Amino acid sequence: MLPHTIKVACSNCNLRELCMPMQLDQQELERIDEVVATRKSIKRGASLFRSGEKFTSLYAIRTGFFKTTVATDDGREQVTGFQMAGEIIGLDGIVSDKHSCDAVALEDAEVCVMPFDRLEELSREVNALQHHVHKIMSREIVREHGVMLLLGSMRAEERVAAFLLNLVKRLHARGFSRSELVLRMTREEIGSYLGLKLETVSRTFSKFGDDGIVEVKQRHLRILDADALQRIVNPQVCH
Amino acid sequence: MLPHTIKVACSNCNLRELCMPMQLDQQELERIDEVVATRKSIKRGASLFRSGEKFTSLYAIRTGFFKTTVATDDGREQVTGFQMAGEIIGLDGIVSDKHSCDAVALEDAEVCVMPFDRLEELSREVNALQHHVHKIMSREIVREHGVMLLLGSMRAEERVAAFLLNLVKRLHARGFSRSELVLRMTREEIGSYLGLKLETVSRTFSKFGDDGIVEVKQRHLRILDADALQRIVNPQVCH
DNA sequence: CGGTATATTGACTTCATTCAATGCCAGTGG
DNA sequence: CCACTGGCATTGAATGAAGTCAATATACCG
Repeated sequence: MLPHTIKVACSNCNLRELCMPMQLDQQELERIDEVVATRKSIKRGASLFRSGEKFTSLYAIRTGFFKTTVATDDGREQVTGFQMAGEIIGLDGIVSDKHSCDAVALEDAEVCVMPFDRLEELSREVNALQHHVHKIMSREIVREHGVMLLLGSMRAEERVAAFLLNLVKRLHARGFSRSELVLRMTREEIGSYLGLKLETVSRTFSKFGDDGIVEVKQRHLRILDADALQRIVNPQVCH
Repeated sequence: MLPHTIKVACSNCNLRELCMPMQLDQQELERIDEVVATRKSIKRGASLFRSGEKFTSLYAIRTGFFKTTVATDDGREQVTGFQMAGEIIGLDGIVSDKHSCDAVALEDAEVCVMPFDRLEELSREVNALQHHVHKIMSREIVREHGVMLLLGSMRAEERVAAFLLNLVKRLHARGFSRSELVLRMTREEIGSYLGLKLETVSRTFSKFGDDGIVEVKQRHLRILDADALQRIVNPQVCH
C-alpha cells in the first residue's frame, strides 16, 4: 500500500476560502503554495508548540481542534482560545521569537506549517498576501477584545451563552449543523476560557437544559432556542 | 508669534527607541519619515477614533494618555487598554477597514498619523519595518493574553496589584519614577479594565494603603513596597 | 465660590466558588 | 462479554468575595 505523496498546495485546498480568502491570480496562488512547506500531524493531547519554544512558523489548522493556554509562574492556567479548521495559530511568537502560549490538540489534528520568514519574504512581493497577514493578526486582536468584554463584564449565564453561540457559528461556517455540536473540550477547559469554575459551567448547562434552551448530554449539545441564547447575551433594552 | 513648521520626523524623534526600535541606516530612516504624514492633537476627553469609523491609519502616541474601549449593543462598556507615549493604537481597524473600538484621550495628547496603506507600501521595501509592524501586532496579541489571564483567573487584589506594577513599569521605561505615579483614569475606568466595580478598586487601594504597601491620595499614588505587590500577584509556592 | 465629578466607606445582598458526594461513560483486561 | 477503573460530569449545601445601594467626603473646574 504505497502512500500517495500528498500534494501540499493551497491552490487546491478546500479550506482556502477560510484560510486564504484573497483575490489571487494563478501565478500568485502557486507562489503561495511554496510557503506552505509541510504538514504536520498532532495526536490528541499532544502540543503543537509550547511556551518558551523558539518561534519559526505559523500554523494553519487543516483538521482537528486546538486550545491555546497561557500560564502564570505559580501554575495557574488560562485557556485563551479554541481553534478549528481554517484558523491560524502561532501569532504570539512573532514579537519575541519565542512562543508565549501552549497549543494543545483536543483531537487528532493536522496543520500546514508556514515558516514565518518565508511568509514575510513572499508578502513583500504579493500585496494581497501582505494585507491578508495583517488582517489575520488584526482579527485576532479584535477577537481578544471580545473575550475581554466577556470576561470583564458578563455574568456566568451570559458568558456560557456567548460561548455556545460563537462556537456553533464557527462550526456552521465550516458546514456543520447550526444547532448540534460536540464539545471537544472538558467543562474545566470551558470554565478556564470563560473565567468560571467547571461546576459553574456544568450548572449553567443544566439550567439551560431545564429552561428548554439546549439539550445537553455530556459533550453532545443541541441548541433548541438560539434566540433565547442571544437574548441572554444581549439583555433587551426596553423601549 | 509665527509658529514653527514642526518637522515631523522619526529620524530625530526622541521616542524612536520606544516606537521604532530598529536597526536602520540613515536612508531607510528618512524613508520612514515619509510615512508619518502628520501629527494630530486630541484634547482631553475627545476621541481619536470611534467604533464604526473608517480605518485609515495607525497612530503612534507622542504625548498624552489614552484608553481604548469596546461596547456591547446593550451599552455595557469594557476598557481594553490604557496607552501611553511610544505605543501604537488603531490595529483593531485593519481586519474590516473599520475601527471596532473607541480611543479616548485621558489627557491632552498628540499622535503621529501613519496612513496604513503607506505603511504597507514601505514595509514591502524595508524589511526591518515589515518585521517591526508584525512585532507590534504580535505584542498586542500577547498583551491581551495577559489581560485574559488576569480577568479569567485572578482575584480583585491580584488584579489591582498587577495593574499597578504594569503601569509603573511602563512609566519607568519612559523615564518616570519607579515608585510614584499619577493615575490618569478614574476608578471606574480602572474597574472596567480589571473587570471590577469602582467601589472594589477603591476598597483595594485603601486596603493596600492600610497594609503600608502603597500611599494613595486620590489619583496620586506612591508604591512603598513593590515586592509586596509582586507577591500578591504571584503567591509564593512553598518549597 | 459653588456645583458637579469623583472617591471613600459602610451595611447588606448575591452570585459564583468551594467542598463533597454521586453518577456516568469509555476503555481495558480478565 | 462483563467487571473494573479512572476521568469527567452532575448536583447539593455551605461559604465567601465582590457587587449593590446608599450616605458622605473630597477635589476639580468654570
